[in-house]
Amino acid sequence: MSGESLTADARATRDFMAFRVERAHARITAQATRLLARESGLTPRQWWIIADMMAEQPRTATELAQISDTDKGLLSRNLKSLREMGLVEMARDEADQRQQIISLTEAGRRKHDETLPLMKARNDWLTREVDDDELRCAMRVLEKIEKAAENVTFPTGGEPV
Amino acid sequence: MSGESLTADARATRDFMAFRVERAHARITAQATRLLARESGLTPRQWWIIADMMAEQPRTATELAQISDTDKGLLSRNLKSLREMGLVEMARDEADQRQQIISLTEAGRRKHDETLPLMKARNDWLTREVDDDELRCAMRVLEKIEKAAENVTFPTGGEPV
DNA sequence: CCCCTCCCGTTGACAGGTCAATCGTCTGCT
DNA sequence: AGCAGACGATTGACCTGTCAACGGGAGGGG
Repeated sequence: MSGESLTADARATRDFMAFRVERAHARITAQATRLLARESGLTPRQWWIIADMMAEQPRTATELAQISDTDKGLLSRNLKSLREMGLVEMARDEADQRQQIISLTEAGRRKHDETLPLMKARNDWLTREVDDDELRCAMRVLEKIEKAAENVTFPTGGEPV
Repeated sequence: MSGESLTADARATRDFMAFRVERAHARITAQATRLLARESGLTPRQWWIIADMMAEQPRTATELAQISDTDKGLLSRNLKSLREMGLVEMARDEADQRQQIISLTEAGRRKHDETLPLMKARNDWLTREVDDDELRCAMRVLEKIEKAAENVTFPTGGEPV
């Protein structure tokens, strides 16, 4: 409880997962931003959106928002950019005129095919000194932490945060 | 190279570290924001700044910026808020009038002492299903990835990103 | 002694992200 | 049929973080 032990406590805050994850995130995103800007003119978010459309072929913006874990407002603006770049098409659904059927254009698919190897290479680079066991372990841990961060009831507080 | 295999490729993008880290980061920060806002009126950044000042006792803003890995502009604004809250003091250095000697006030130290247990509890909560070996492993991996993301030369590109 | 350069902290401009309000459309109920 | 409520997408307001420019001060070389 004295000054000494508190300092030691504080020092340990560096080992908080939140700290590590935040720093890793900042560096990773910054690197991806530079790389993608140079090689494809996309932002990381735009790249992920395209990748998710390739992978899951979502029909509507709402579906895509869930899949890509993107705020619907943010997604809307990004889809607008992607449409202006000619990478994405949208068409009103005849059956339900509220929703827009979204799809990649041929150019969009080509862009993805061009940049995927690059992003794969980068991913490999990021983990080049991490062996498979470690990687699996880290993935597992991140998943657990993600889940734990979603909705929490503390022993201390009592109410969800 | 056909449509089939590309889809499979794309599916694997979910396993990119970048994706996992970004999602974990978003959830963790959102939770911390809610928790700290409710319990202490601080933002996560402000909390980390205080924690770093407790741990490392930096003398100047520049030192603190390096330690806490915070942009100096962002730090400047946050220090302003913290000063207005009465948690941080700044005084011109007599020897070098460019720099400001920064320090926590008594209230600042108290705020830290009050919130540290909470943040510790949250950290424990986040990792409650992660055993020690896994945790160490994840920390190691994150560290490697952080380093790899700092400055990169790709086999493909050649130039630093 | 003066000037050129560098450093510190602040500020401005902007991109990216979150949340809430809105507008048009659909659906279920009476 | 008509209306209330829910839903899809867009838009606006706001906040955080990044980068670049600035202004005052320090320091070294001519």
